[in-house]
Amino acid sequence: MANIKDVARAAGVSTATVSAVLNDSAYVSPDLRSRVLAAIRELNYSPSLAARSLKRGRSQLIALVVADLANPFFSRVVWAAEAAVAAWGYSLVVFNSDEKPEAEQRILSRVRMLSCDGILLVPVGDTTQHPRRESDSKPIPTVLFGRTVTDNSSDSVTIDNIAAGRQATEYLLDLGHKRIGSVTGPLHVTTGRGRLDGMLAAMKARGLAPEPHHVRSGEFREDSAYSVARSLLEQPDRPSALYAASGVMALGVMRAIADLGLRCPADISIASTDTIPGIGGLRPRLTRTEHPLVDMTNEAVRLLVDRIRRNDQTESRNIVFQPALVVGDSCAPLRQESAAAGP
Amino acid sequence: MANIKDVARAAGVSTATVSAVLNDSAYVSPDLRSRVLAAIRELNYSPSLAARSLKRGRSQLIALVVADLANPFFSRVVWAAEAAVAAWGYSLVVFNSDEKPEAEQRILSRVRMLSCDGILLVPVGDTTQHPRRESDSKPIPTVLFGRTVTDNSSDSVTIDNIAAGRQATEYLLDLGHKRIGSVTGPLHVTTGRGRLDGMLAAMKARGLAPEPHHVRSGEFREDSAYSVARSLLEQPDRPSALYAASGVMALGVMRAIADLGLRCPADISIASTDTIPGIGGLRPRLTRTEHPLVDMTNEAVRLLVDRIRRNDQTESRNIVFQPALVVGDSCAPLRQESAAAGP
DNA sequence: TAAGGTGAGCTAACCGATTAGCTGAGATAG
DNA sequence: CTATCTCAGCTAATCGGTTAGCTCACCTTA
Repeated sequence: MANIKDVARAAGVSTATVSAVLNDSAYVSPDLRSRVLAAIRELNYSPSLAARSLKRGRSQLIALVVADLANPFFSRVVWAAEAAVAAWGYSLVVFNSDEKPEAEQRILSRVRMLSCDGILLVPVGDTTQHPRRESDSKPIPTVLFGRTVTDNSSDSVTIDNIAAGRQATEYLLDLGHKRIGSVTGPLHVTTGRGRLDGMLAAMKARGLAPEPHHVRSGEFREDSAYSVARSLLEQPDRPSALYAASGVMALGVMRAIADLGLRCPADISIASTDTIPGIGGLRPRLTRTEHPLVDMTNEAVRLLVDRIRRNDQTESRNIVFQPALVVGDSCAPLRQESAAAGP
Repeated sequence: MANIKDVARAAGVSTATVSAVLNDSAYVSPDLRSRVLAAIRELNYSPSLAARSLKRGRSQLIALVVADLANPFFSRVVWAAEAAVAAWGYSLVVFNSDEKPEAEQRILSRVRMLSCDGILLVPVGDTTQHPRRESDSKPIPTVLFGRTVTDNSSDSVTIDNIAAGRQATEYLLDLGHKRIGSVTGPLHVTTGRGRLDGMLAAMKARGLAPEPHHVRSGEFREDSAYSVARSLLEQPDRPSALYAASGVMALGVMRAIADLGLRCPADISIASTDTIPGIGGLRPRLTRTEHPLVDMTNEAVRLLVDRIRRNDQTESRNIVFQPALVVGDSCAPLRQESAAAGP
């Protein structure tokens, strides 16, 4: 593989001149410039980012560390982040901590070795010893995405989880439901906790509260939601509506309903926060709150690149996006209890 | 940030000894070894992969270049590839060519600059000028995934697309369908072409052929499949069954059916190749052929790492996986045409 | 004409690892 | 006692770029 010296020799110039042409970092006469460009093409030369980043101290790499790559929500984050990062001239290195704090630690030290210029982090949860660089040296610029941690000193981009839980629940309440249950995410994660809090707040505002055994939490996974929903619904006094805390959880709840021979929304209504894209042709269509995922990702990358470029240690910025309710047909008005017909 | 010299100084040894401890590349006495390890911990030292890869000529990076990151199928590939690659000690850099040949070229040259050790490539299609390193230097080890290109000299891991199209179509034929249509992918892509060929072969084997205007191709996207399916179904002589060439396309077809006020499978049956995971709770459940995606990805990474390690230029290996039919309830037996009742 | 200024392009140090080759102490053998 | 061998550990070159600082030809200006 040709290197900068080969190019310099072929063009009859110094390596400094080649470098100047490559980076537009100094004036080079048209004659030399074109000789250099010709030599580059001739030798099929491409500069080594390893050498460049060793010297410059930055790698043009951004790490995306996600808590669960199998979750389609985070898959979309990968998609959006790749595009955003590429637009700024960076490349995206993707990691999956799989909701495991130890894995997250391993990944963060790997990210450090790679000397990534920045980190987009969906933290595992509050059990995490946060990416606090133990020692003196200043930490790698980091933006928390989707979730935060309590001792947060990093930038973050999240949604208003409480509003998400509240909006979905209020929709159910407006349909007349009173016995509402919830299949929530893990409560040590802000998205799990916040959405449940929003759900509870919405009920409380109407003087209601869910039966304790109608509120169950599981992992943010389809199979976990399935078994939680199933055991919840197998009890005799099942709720008339359920709030599912995420898109994949809603799918698990749906499968549990189907497997129990129940119908949605006839027997039970479902509202959720988030969904899986593209399933609008299947029935029922979920009623859910949605996140502006692309905007959120773009904003996160913008914050990150901004902090990389001017590494001033300004106060951390925490951007909160609002969810929006999208009505499908997974919810029905509460059926009148037994015979409550007219006169 | 501490470097190897700082560690050497702190431990009172040479950098060569520190390097030997780091890489277990030479015997170091227990005394010195522990002093080195203590210094490393003390200084919170982590070796620079940039320097290491400059010297060693390999970066421990593997590039995953995908034709459409928005497609949930490739999202799952990202998930599986990240895990496989990490298990071999590599990190995964993800790129999206978005089905654009120019973008693919840009990405491949970027991959070269990053001196990635290997490439997992889902090529855009046969329009691509393949990653043929124009010049002398030997090419970066590459494994084609899912799709191949005609002048293929790389390793590849694919499914038997013809079998996939055939199996799904045979299922429809066995249910008595004769007027079968197809919403296929782009025909310059092997997955699009092959699946259609399989569909046609299955029909031909029974002495049938689809109406030409019942076979339409679109992009591997939900919206594209939606509009293709919609215009196909709006014609008066619509088919009684459709084969959809991918998971997202099947979803688009479903949405078209729903929007046209038709019912699946009552009015029209759907079989597809591939699906979206987790939607088993929604109706109808797709009848489809499935790929052993995780096995395929593991195999692809294994091939790639193997070629990286021992860079012998053995013949290229092309591994083909077989699809498997999974029956849902999106297909019904053909209703008897008009009145064909008993005596 | 001499002093000073300008600027294109070059030389060489440097980034932080790895590693070939060297050193020198201690063991072994004759 | 000396020659030889062994091997832990060191020195210094090297990977391929970037860039501070220098050189030197040419242009102004007094």
